[in-house]
Amino acid sequence: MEQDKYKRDFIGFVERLCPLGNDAATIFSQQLVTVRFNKGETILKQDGICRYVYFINSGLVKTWFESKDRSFIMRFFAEGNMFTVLDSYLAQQPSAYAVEALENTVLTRISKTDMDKLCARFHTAETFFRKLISMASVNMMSRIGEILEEQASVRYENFLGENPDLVQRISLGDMASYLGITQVSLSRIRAII
Amino acid sequence: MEQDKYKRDFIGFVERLCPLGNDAATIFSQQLVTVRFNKGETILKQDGICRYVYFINSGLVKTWFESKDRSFIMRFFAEGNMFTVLDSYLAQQPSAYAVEALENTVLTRISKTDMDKLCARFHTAETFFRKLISMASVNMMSRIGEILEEQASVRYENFLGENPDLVQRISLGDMASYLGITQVSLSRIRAII
DNA sequence: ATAGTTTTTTATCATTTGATAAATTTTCGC
DNA sequence: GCGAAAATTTATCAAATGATAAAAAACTAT
Repeated sequence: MEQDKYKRDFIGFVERLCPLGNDAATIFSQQLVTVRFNKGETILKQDGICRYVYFINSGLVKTWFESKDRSFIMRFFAEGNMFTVLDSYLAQQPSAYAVEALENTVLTRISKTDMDKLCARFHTAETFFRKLISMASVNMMSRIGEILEEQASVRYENFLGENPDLVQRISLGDMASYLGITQVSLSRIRAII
Repeated sequence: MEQDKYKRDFIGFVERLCPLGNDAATIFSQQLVTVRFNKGETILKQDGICRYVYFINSGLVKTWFESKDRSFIMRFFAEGNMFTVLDSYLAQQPSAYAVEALENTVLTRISKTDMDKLCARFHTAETFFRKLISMASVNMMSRIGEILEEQASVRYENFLGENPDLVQRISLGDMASYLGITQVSLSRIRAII
């Protein structure tokens, strides 16, 4: 059954970070729910509360926020990865960021309530979660360093080099929002390169 | 004894994130070592391996990196806070960032070896560590958002507003490196405001 | 296929920041 | 306090990016 495969892929991701043990894996798996979003649909509204950790079975999403009349993208997440909106998830408070599907997307998720129970009961679950957040932190560190250090044109080229597969799936406008520049500026950068 | 107070402050920070229980607190405390650095001294060299999690009993440090002929500051950490160089610490690999004391500084630290043992033995220790990293992540998220969204002058004013105490302790040059602009640019911004 | 919509490009001018150099002020050791 | 060194400011010109408008290209629904 499709649903089982989606769950297995979620658990597979978890166990690559930290093997759970049979008990934990079974119980973990029972808490998972698969949901679908069409291209353009909102998965989490700005000011909504993020109640889940998500695994992307297929598709692509962006976490982003609107400010003045421009928008900015924190990160893209494609199939095979996990995401949540960390500050909202941890504190269960309104999120500064929204999440939107950029393609038809299949997500398998676990609720914070269930995740907390798992973490309390199984040390391995907590270890997995710690590693997941660690990965996110390390990513963010290098992003901060890169934004401070490099101009948009260099960051654009770096992104092309590091995510050759993603590039074709992301619009110019979204790419610009991720770089923190306007669509028009990115178009100019492209013309020059 | 001074050393005991330093350890108690470290443990106090930990317990505010996650109460440890008596056993864990005692054993945790036994692994702590206090070290001192003078203003200007290097706590961790770029390409060094970060083997500790540090608590700052007193003083101020910066984590930074050099690139081309400019330098950039990832973060300042003042007394009462904890820090490590996360990617280097987790993977025990050479660090892209250096750590330097901006004032005479007293640090109390625990080695990764001991921390790993504590986390394996006490669930609470791992929970503490997860929360520590979570805090760092949430901080970094808002920093990324702010850098994307705001010009240096706005980020400077925000920093003044959020860290009125720190401002007097940080040089113009370091402040500029934190903002990702040159010293001269920050001086100009100051003149205009 | 066509009309309408959205996305991307091109152009122009304004603002922000960088690079460099020099002047000024502050800090620090003696 | 004095002089050297370091930090900060001021000035000038160049490069990167923003704002706006309009043209061109790509995509969509009928």
